[in-house]
Amino acid sequence: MRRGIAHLVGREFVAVRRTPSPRKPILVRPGIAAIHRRLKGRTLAAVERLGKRVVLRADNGDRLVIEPRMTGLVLIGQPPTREHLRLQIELAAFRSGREGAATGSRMGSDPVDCILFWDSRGLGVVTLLSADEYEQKLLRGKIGPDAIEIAADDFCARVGKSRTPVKVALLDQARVAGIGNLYASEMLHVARIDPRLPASRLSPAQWQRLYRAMRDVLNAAIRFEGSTLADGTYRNALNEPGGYQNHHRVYDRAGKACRRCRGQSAIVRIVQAQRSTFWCPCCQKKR
DNA sequence: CCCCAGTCCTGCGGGC
DNA sequence: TGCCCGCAGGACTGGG
Repeated sequence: MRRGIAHLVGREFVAVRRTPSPRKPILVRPGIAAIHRRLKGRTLAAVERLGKRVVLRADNGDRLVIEPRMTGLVLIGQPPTREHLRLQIELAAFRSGREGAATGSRMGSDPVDCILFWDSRGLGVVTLLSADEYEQKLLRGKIGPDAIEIAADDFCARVGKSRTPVKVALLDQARVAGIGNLYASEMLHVARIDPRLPASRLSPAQWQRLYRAMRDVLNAAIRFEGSTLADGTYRNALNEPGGYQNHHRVYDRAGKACRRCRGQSAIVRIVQAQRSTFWCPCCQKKR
């Protein structure tokens, strides 16, 4: 999602508005009018990612934090349906000062590009934070270091402090940010670790394998533009499906043969912290 | 510190 | 075919 809108850096915010969805509006803080007022006229200085969030940074340090949760999409171009289009972020179509002066000032209606937020379930949240609030509320405490940035020893220290099952600890965004339910199962299978094992009981060799697997799985998933499951919801910014679902080893494969041990064991589904975990009892041993 | 159930929503696939 | 139920890439809250 982030990569798909990164080229819009340098554009000027023209408007931020809700779209006429017949559904209950998504949560927007501190309110759509305040967001519009504070962003209008500012320039998009960077498109960042923090864990699972897409962050639009304005030139004064304000950050519009988009949290897609289960079904939210950050799009340019056409949304899948009109019905679940929730937010429209309008950007001047030309960089101000340069070609904008020459071609952009057609009278009446200047052309505009949009970043759209579409969300079928409507669980997504969009928040505008000042530079200070971003620092305090997100970077300190609530959100841990990003899974792809974190150093091996920090990862081990933060996740390994927990006595909860390692699969559940990996989902805790305050320990390490960016691992979702699907990828937690996948990386534990790559690392050959039993998801039920308390995080505090992993051996040094297991930490080494898990750290490596975390990076490998997430980098591959990003390279393949994410996992589009059977319901087809996940899309990149151009509304194209991802390809990583074709590489899943365990997720949503309950009862099917494990691809690693060639079906000595079938993939099993269990529930941990009210979420599905998929794993291979043959390949993922306690030590 | 950890676990669990419930909550916010909509859409779907499976079973009957 | 149609209807009901369970489940879903997430995160938060309150109670034990």
